[in-house]
Amino acid sequence: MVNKTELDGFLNFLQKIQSLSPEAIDSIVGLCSLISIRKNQNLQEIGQKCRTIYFVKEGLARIYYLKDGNEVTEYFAFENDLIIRAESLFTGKPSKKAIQALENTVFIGIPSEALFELFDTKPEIERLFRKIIEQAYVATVLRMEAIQFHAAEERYALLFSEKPNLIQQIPLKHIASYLGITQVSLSRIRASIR
Amino acid sequence: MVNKTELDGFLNFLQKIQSLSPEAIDSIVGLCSLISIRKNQNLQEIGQKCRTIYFVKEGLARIYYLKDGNEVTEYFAFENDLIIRAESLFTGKPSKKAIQALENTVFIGIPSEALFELFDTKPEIERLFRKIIEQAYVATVLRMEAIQFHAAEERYALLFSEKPNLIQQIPLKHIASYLGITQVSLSRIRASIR
DNA sequence: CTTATCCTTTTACAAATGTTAAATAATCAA
DNA sequence: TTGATTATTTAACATTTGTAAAAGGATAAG
Repeated sequence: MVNKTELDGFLNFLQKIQSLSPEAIDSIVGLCSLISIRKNQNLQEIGQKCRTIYFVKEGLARIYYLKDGNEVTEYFAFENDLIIRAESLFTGKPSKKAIQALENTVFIGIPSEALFELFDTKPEIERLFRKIIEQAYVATVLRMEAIQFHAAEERYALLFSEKPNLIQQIPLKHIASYLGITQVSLSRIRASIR
Repeated sequence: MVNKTELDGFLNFLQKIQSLSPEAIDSIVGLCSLISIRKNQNLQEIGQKCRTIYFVKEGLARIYYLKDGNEVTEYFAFENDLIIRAESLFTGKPSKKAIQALENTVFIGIPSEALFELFDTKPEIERLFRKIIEQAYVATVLRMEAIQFHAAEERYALLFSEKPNLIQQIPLKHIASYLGITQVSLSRIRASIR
């Protein structure tokens, strides 16, 4: 059983999206567990079915997959971000993606099946989750626009303005694949900006 | 009031996602209206707030927006597809995108505010909608992968294998912008395949 | 049928990005 | 600290994609 104060940041995150009754909070708290992963270790491996919803309590993580033997970073999760492999969680298929800690990281994990069962008795939790998905969906649509219609240099500038710390914290090769370009190309862009 | 038999295709579409009670169906039916739009006319203009969820009953439509004065196609909706401008519907901001009929098209429209009010009394409708968003989210994540990590030629081949009719029905310039390339580039790809 | 318009392809050239390999720079572990 | 490993940049060249303009086709209206 996790100490409730350990979950403060997570519960605040949820309450900002949808206010919850004490009973709803308790039933969510009852499902939470803490998982610590050391830097560069995987929380979840490629090929596993995704049955857990994660939240980054402390640290930094990414979702990546392999394309022609190369790692491709799909998503960075910072402190107080959710990290969900939607293509597996919502389809039941094994995920082609892994979750890796980029620093020593503490995750909060919620088993999805148990969470989804709460939907039947507590509509406010289903509503919370619906809103979470809506937000994630909108973010993905906007990211798709950025990838499709901004040149690589614009995308780098945009990422840099949104997350200036990223460049210090994360190997550039991960950022390159996140931007959909090679590391060589990213180096050129960085050189041309200076 | 729309004749219920007019909505058969739509109601089937919904029931496949989440089975609904007769009362839930009736309350959805009560919100539906039919809108006919002639080929090349817009159902919704750029700059309008999106307050309606649409379904293509007959015909063909797209979502597009302007990038540096050029039209960029974000999404094609075929018969029995939903067409939703999520970035506006879920944020309340004016949409940067328009919905255009590519053939003479009949849409079913549902005002989103009235639909969302049904969520309070009919959790099964909220559940239906949650699942719809989940599916749309997964589709968008997969499309993002395709755009980011497949070369243009692969993306064309993939689209062609999924939607062989598209190439006959839709001007190639729309397909080019949907694939994130210029029309000249698409012509080259088509020539190299032959 | 003829003209006008729009769609698609082609050409020539420019710019961006990828590939491979080598050279530096930074980091980690013994 | 030293050596080994990893990360980043640079260089040279190939490939892809973009841009602008022209040409050829298809389509629709008069």
